[in-house]
Amino acid sequence: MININPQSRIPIYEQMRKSIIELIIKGILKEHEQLPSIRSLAKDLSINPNTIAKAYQSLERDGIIYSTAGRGSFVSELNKNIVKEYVLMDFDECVQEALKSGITVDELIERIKKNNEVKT
Amino acid sequence: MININPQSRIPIYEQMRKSIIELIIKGILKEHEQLPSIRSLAKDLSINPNTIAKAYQSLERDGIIYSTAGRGSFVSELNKNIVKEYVLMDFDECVQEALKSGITVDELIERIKKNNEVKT
Amino acid sequence: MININPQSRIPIYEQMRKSIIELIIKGILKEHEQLPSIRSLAKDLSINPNTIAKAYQSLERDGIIYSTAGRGSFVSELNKNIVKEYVLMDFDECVQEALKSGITVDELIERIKKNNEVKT
Amino acid sequence: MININPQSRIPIYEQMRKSIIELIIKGILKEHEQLPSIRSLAKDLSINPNTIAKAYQSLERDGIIYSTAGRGSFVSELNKNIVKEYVLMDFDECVQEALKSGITVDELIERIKKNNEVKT
DNA sequence: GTGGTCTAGACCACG
DNA sequence: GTGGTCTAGACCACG
Repeated sequence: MININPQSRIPIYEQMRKSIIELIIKGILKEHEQLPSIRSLAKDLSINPNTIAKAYQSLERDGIIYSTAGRGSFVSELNKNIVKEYVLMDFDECVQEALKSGITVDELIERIKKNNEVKT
Repeated sequence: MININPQSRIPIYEQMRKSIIELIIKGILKEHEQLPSIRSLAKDLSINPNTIAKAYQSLERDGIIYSTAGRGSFVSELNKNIVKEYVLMDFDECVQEALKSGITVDELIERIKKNNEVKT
Repeated sequence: MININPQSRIPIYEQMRKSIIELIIKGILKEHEQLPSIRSLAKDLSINPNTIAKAYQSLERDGIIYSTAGRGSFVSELNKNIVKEYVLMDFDECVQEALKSGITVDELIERIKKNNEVKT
Repeated sequence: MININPQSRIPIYEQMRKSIIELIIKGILKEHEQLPSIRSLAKDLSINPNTIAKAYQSLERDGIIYSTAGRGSFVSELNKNIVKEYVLMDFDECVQEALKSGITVDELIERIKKNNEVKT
């Protein structure tokens, strides 16, 4: 479920964060559902536990999950729209960047449609 | 013209690259027009000359500018659409990222329109 | 009566301790009154009995409650001011922390008044 | 300037964070002033660089400082009141805790005054 | 030189 | 068992 590409220039902990947000938005991870423990996930993905912890802590800071020593990590009771907002914040930056370069709204919309056809 | 924010976490050479591409797309920098020399730009922006050189090299690698030893750097004779393509490649990544998270095409289009209203 | 928030990052045994102290200060738990047994409380709150035991032991260590093997745990015959002192010790730390940061006494008093209006 | 007590139960990176905030509120660290580099501070305090980095990153996340690889870490251009707010947020929690326990506003104010006399 | 990421491994408190 | 902190040390990109 959680897909990591260790070759990518995107830090592993960022990839994990995004992957988990994705699972929550899609409803695959539900409210109060327990996430795999840091250690077990570390073993499964052959990634250092500290790296997983970093991803979990980043999600906790944003209120997307909550963790307590002795119990584990769980999905927060969040409106999905709020979680989406985190993804869309990144998207906004890209849009601003493109608009600043003199690319028109229509060109961007066109581009989204193309991307949707060839989804990776 | 070339706007650099030293507080940003985006590398300076990356900001320079984007800024120059922007000027070309908007037609402010025209074909065969000479870019400021590395040294003068370094002085003007109080930025390390190596950083400027890195930005110029990156643009040259992509054929967006060309340099001749002893004469300077110049804007290439490029179709603007090709230059735009470099900006849109970044945009595509953002779109893919959002679609992967289960965000719909309509939500993204909506978002572009909102961004266009509040352009930064 | 005893309120536990499993999502909080404050350890459960700590929350229990505070909750019981609160009940004593408010006079809801009276001197020599029996506390619920560890087992029954564990069942009611679905909390690990060891965690409850830890909270009770902490209170016993401070003389706030006393336990007799086979009979149970009871509220001590304590001056309420002494119990309050335990809460105020925590408060003192916060005050010292704030004063050290160059925040003035007046600012803190102001802040207390605001907090009192919007009590959580 | 930055005081760390390795014995304390408060994590080192938290102590550092508080210490730096304190220096900013007091005006000892000024806007855009450069903080000591992670490595040099690590050597000075004989603390692991990772721990310092954690403190700096926490401050950066809150916009109190900004860091860029290759340049260093600097105090942000922040209204001091906003920085104070971070300290006062902790204070608020303490106040709420005390009020919940049935301690009165007057008792708390009295307490602040006592603390101010015996400042640690 | 600077900060950022990651691993390996230890130790701790909590449940 | 769980997560949180810390050290030691490597490697990377940026300036």
